[in-house]
Amino acid sequence: MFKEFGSGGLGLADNSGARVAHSSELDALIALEHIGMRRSFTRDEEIYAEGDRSDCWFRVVAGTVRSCKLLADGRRHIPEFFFAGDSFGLDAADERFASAEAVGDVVVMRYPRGATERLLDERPELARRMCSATLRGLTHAHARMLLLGRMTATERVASFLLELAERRDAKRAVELPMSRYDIADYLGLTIETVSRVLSAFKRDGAIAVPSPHRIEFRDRNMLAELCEA
Amino acid sequence: MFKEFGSGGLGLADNSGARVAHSSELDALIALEHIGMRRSFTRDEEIYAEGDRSDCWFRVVAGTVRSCKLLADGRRHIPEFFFAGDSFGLDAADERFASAEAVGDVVVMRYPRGATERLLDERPELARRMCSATLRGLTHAHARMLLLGRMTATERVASFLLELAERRDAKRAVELPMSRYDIADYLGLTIETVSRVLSAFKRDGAIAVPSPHRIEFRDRNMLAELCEA
DNA sequence: CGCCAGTTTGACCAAGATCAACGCAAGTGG
DNA sequence: CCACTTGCGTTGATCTTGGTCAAACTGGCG
Repeated sequence: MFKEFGSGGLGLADNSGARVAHSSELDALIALEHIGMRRSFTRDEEIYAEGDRSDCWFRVVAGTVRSCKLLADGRRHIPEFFFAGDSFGLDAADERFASAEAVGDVVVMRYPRGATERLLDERPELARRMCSATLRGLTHAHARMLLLGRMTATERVASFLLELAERRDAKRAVELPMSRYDIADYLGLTIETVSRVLSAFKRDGAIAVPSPHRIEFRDRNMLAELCEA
Repeated sequence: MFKEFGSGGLGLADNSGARVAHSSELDALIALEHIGMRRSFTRDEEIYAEGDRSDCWFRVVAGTVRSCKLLADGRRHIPEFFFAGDSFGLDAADERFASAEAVGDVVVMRYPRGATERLLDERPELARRMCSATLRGLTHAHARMLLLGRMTATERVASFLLELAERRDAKRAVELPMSRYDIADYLGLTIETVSRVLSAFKRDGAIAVPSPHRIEFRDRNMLAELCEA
C-alpha cells in the first residue's frame, strides 16, 4: 500500500523519477547545493524543536531522523521518519509544529528559507519539483491516516515493515534504525504491542529476528495479505 | 490546536491572507477562474472515484465534500472534509488514492490539470500560492495523525467540534452537515462512540444539541481543555 | 562478573467496538 | 389523515483489542 513516501527527495538522490533532469534543472539543483550547509548530529540530538521559527529546511545525507510531537501529558507521536535522500522541515507555518531528532548519528544538509525562496523564484523547474515532493508527502500522510484511523495492530506493524523495506529498497531483510518506542509512537501503539506482534509474526514464520534491529522476511506474502486495502 | 486547515483556498475566497493580492496576482486568479467549469452534485453522489485518473482538481463553491478511502472488508476512512472555499483533488499520483463524494448538495469548480499547469508556468505567483496551500494541507494532515494516533475518543470529538467551529468561523454554535457515520470515519471511531461522547458533553453542560445536525457551545473552555497539546 | 538500557513475556484491565433494542422524524401509500 | 416503513441517532449489555503494570531476559560494557 505504500507507493508514495515521506516528503521525498528533490532530485539529486532521486532514482524514482522517470526522466533524467535536463541541464537547466541540473544547474538549479547544483545551485541549491551551494546554499546548503552540512551539519552532523548524534543520537537523540535535537535538530530543531517544536515552536522554533521554521527558517530553514533539511535533507538527510546519512542516518535516520524522526519528527516528534509531544502532548502535555507526555504522550508522543512520530508523524514521520526521514531516511537518506528525504527532505524535511519545509513548513507552512512559521513555527515548527513538531520537533526533529536524530535517531542515531545523522548528517544533514541545512538550507536557509530566504535563499531557497530566492532560488525558487529564479528556477521554476526547481519550484515544480519542490511542490510535487510536498504533494507526495501529502499522499503519504493520507496513507498514514488510514493506518492510524482504521487498521489493527497486526496490520500496522506489517505495513510498517513493508513500507520500510520498500523505502530502503530491501528485498529480503530490513534494518530498523529506531527503537521499539519510536516504532510504537509512529504506529500509534505501545512498545509491548509492537513486540508481541513481531513475536507473533516470528511464530507464524513470516519473519525472523536475528537481532532486535534486524528483520528478515521469510514469508513476505503473509505480511502483504495482512495490509492490503 | 487546529490553526491550519484542509488543502486551503487559493486566494479568491481567502480572507486569512495578510496581504491583499496585488494586480498581477489578481489577474492570475481571474485567469484561473476562466479555465474552471461549474459542476453540481447531489447528496452521496461521487465526484471522483478511487483509482480514477487525477486529471483535474476542484474547489468547493457551496456545500460539503468528503473524501473517502475504503478497505477491502468495508472499513471506511475519511481523510478530509472540504467546505466552501477549500480546494481538493490536487494529487501527486496520477491515480486517485481516495474518492470524493458530496455530503449534501454541492457546487464545485472543476479545473483541468493540463490547463492549470500551463497557467502555473506563466504565473509563478499562483504557483507559489498553490504550493503553500499544499503545505498547509500537510500541516493539517500532521495534526490529524496526532489525533488518530494518540488521542482518546473524548479528545477526538472535542477537537472535531472546535476545528469545525474555527473553519466555519462559528462562535456560539456549529452546523454539522455530515452524518454520525461520516464523523466516526473521520475520527477513527464508531457512530456509537461518537454519539456517547456527544451525550456526555451534553450531560456535562459543555454543549447543547437542539437537533442532531446542530451543536451549540455552552462551555467552550471545557472542550478546549480536553484537546490542548 | 554485574549493571543497565532496551526488549520480551505474562497477568490483568479498560477504552472503545460490537451486537441489539429502542426512539424519532420524514416519507409513502392506502 | 393515519398506519407503516425507513433511515438515523441514541442507549444499554457484553466482548475484544490493545493498554497497563510488573517481572524476566539479553547483549554490551565498565
